Amino acid sequence: MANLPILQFEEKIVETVEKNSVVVIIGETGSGKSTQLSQILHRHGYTKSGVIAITQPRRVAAVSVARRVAQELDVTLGEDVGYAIRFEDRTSSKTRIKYLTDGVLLRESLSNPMLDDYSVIILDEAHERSLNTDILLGLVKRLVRIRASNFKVLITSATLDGEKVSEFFSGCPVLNVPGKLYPVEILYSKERPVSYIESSLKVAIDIHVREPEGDILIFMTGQDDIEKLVSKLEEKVRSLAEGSCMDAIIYPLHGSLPPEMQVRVFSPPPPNCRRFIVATNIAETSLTVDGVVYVIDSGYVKQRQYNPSSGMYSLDVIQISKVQANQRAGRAGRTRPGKCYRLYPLAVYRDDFLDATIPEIQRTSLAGSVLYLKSLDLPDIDILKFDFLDAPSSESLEDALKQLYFIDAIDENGAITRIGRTMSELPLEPSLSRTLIEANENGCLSQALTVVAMLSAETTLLPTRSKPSDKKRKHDDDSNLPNGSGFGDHIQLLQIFESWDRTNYDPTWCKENGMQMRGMVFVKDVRRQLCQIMQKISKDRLEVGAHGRKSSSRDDYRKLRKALCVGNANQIAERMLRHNGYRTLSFQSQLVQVHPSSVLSADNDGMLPNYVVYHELISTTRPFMRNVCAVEMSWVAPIKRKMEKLNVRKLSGGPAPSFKKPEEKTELSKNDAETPAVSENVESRIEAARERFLARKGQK
DNA sequence: GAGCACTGC
Repeated sequence: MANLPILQFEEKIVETVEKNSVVVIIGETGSGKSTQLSQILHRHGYTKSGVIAITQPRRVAAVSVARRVAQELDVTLGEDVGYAIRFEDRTSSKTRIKYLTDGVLLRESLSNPMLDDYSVIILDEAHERSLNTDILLGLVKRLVRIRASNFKVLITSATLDGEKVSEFFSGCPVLNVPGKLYPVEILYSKERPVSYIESSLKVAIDIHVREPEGDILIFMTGQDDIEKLVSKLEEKVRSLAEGSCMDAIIYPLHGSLPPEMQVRVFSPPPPNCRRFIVATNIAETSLTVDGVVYVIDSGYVKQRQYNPSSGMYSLDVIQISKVQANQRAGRAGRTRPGKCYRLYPLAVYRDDFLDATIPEIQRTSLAGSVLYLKSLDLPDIDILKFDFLDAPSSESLEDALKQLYFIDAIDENGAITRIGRTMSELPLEPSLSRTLIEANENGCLSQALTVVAMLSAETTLLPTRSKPSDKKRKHDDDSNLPNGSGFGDHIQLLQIFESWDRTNYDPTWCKENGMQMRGMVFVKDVRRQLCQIMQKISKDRLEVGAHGRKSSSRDDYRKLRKALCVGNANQIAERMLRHNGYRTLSFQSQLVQVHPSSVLSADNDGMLPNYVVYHELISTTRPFMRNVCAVEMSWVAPIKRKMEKLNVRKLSGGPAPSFKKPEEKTELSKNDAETPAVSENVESRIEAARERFLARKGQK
């Protein structure tokens, strides 16, 4: 601890914090900023007037850093030093130093907007620019203005452009603290490889044969490429003459790997053995592998982006930024001097790569964040002019307002409604919180709680990619899982949880049915949390117990589908007349299809329901609706009428010159106009699919 | 008839 670089700057830091409300601290990896900054300020009396809060973008980081600081101060974790993450608050009235995720701090600021328990707020890892950190940056900027001058804010980051943040905070001082990284030699390719899998393979084997010991970390974009490269590496390593070089062991590393497979990279390798770790960007920030000396960087990353005009997400392979490239290279210099092989030329890095990764706030739907900001009732802050470090596009904000309007969270003037206020209490995306509120009025809250919890855990729920022998969750005739009774995926998710619930949460049930235990337990936790919040909100006692209940009835399903229709008013699609393609009602009307993994069933003529709601639009090989539920026309009609009356200009609080498209209204009200142009190709493909479906049905 | 970068309240 004594040799951490940051401690040499202790006096300088304290002196600067004393004189300024906001200080930016740029500290490279290994500087000790996450563990030492709080202790330095504690030593100099900053915990006398309040608690020091340090935010982290990730739960594991909040817990592990808190644990280390408690150790260094020789106190019991949860007393003087504690942490707070979702589902787990390990703090007490004694706590002076509190580590928490930035999401938890945002929740706290809902009930205590001044955050006046805190004498100091440290926003750590701000360079990652998570959505929550970006919103906190705007909020603390305001707090600095309105709270007493002894309130201090520190923004710390590894590579963040210090000048930009300093400018954002009216020219506050920037301190640089050196890190403890060893030098990393950067080697560039002469040109972009045709296949970066082949190219990585060649470079990795070259290193293995020629270079001294040290592990190799290879950055790929996704599971598919990782698996391909792993098997090629295994083959190649086997073919090397025995005794010609040291042994090798090859690990894949990505998010959908079960935890026990992920932690293998933390156990030390056998002696005289080199490890190859083939990873996604999970190894860029979330997981740090010791012993890496060589990094191979493909220069690509897979990133999810949101298109506010179509409401559609896509998962694209894109070029990384300079910041990311340097973060990857830094992974080679943690234990001793290393080398980074970039599979792209210097000119590409210099001229083509963006300086920094596009912040999340510019890549995601903002409905939740805008509702959050509206619920804070900041009299001096106009949402559309909220002070963001990097502002989202006006199109994106406009989209968020429209979404909130259709689900009654804001009125036609853009003011938050009673429903919107209740929604903001719930840690859910707006469509789901709206569904819960409707279900509460509707008499199907228990079912809705389950579905909403299942949906918010969906990605952790799915079984690891099915091998041909594995049972698939959906559309498999021999699967034991319920099928949604024809109504679609939401009902199936409800039935799945109810089945597990009836076994008294038996782990073997999960295994037998191909569900991930970890994901199902998370659903249970989310459900319990939502239950408590709903109990608090409602005055009446709620019927929300799931355990020991009989299965839901068709009548329950009907109520639930109706609540889903209200909550997903933005996400309704209408089937085309002659085939099973759908067009979306809100957003620019577009042709989409039900995702093939859906359990939604067709009628005897092979036709799907006339109206469905969907949880998400995702463009992969084609635009798909994922998680689809059948709804009825009479439920959709009032929503359609509401859409026709939409006036975007009013929503955003009067004429706003930044909005370029006030004509949006006419565009949206054309719902009853002719079907949008569809290329013949798509039409005929859908027609062919329907014929195949009918043929299969006839065979049975 | 297709597909899952990574977080988080």
